[in-house]
Amino acid sequence: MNYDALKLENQLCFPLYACAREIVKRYKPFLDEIDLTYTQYIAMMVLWEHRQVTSKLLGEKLRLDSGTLTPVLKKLEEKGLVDRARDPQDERNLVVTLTPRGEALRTAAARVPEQMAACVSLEPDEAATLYKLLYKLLGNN
Amino acid sequence: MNYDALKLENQLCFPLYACAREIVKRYKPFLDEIDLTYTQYIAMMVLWEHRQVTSKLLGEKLRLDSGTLTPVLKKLEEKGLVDRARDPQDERNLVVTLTPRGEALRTAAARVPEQMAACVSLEPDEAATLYKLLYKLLGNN
DNA sequence: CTATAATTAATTGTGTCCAATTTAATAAAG
DNA sequence: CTTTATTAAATTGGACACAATTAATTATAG
Repeated sequence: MNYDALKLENQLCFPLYACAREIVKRYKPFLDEIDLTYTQYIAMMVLWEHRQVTSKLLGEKLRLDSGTLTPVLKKLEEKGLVDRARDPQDERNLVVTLTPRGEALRTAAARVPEQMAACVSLEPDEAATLYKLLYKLLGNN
Repeated sequence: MNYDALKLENQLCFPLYACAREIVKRYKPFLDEIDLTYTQYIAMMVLWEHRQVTSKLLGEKLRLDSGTLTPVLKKLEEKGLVDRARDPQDERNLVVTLTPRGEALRTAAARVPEQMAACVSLEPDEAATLYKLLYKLLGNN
């Protein structure tokens, strides 16, 4: 019996898994400067863009469920970066809103993508191809 | 000030991060059948190929440190799939060896890559490109 | 040979992730 | 209007992932 398909080097999943962790690791020194974890950072990204979102919408954008999101949002609230409140129109919904302090962090955060760009050794066209392939993989969920 | 670089949709890191989690999630039903988590599965892959490795080498291959690996290997030992023992030549090293039961699992595991292939909607050439780009990204660590 | 350095696992603490369940609120059906 | 179904967050439990520290062993320098 041929077990080649079971070799680590023949997996597509493994470099994907390793790469994702590697990139998060490369973000860490830059994110440390603004005291955010990677998960907190991508949550803040959505808030910087929209200022206010429901937990449900945030979860859809980040592809994370409440089990992950709830503690992250509580942490961001603790840091004074967001407010958490129920929607009076529908109390099932949690509305997350950027605070002035959260908004203020945006300027410092803007330097992160610049710094990261220097860390990724892909040509622009390679990055574009990678981006497209990843979204194609994600697409059919 | 232009904050476009801070938008989630303009990140390369995010689809990478989301994709990695998505793929692990798609593995789950197949891995459940052989009672392995994803991390346990990739550790077993190395063992199926080499039968015996040090914890250090395994960590290098999987890009995981002892903080992650130690509990995973203890779990695999609990399940009777591997043995854990110190190297008599150098007691700092932990030698992990496949048990007959671990070896026996290989046949069942061989079906996992087949089943997964059907789950990934990329053309062979696209998968090859993705593979190459991911390893290029990983390369310069 | 002995003190110091280096190497390897294990441990500790924090923060995800996710499946499954629970709780609360709203919607829909009868 | 009330019972049932649906929806959304929170909670719980298990398993990573990693930085930092500790402990044990081996190597090296003087």
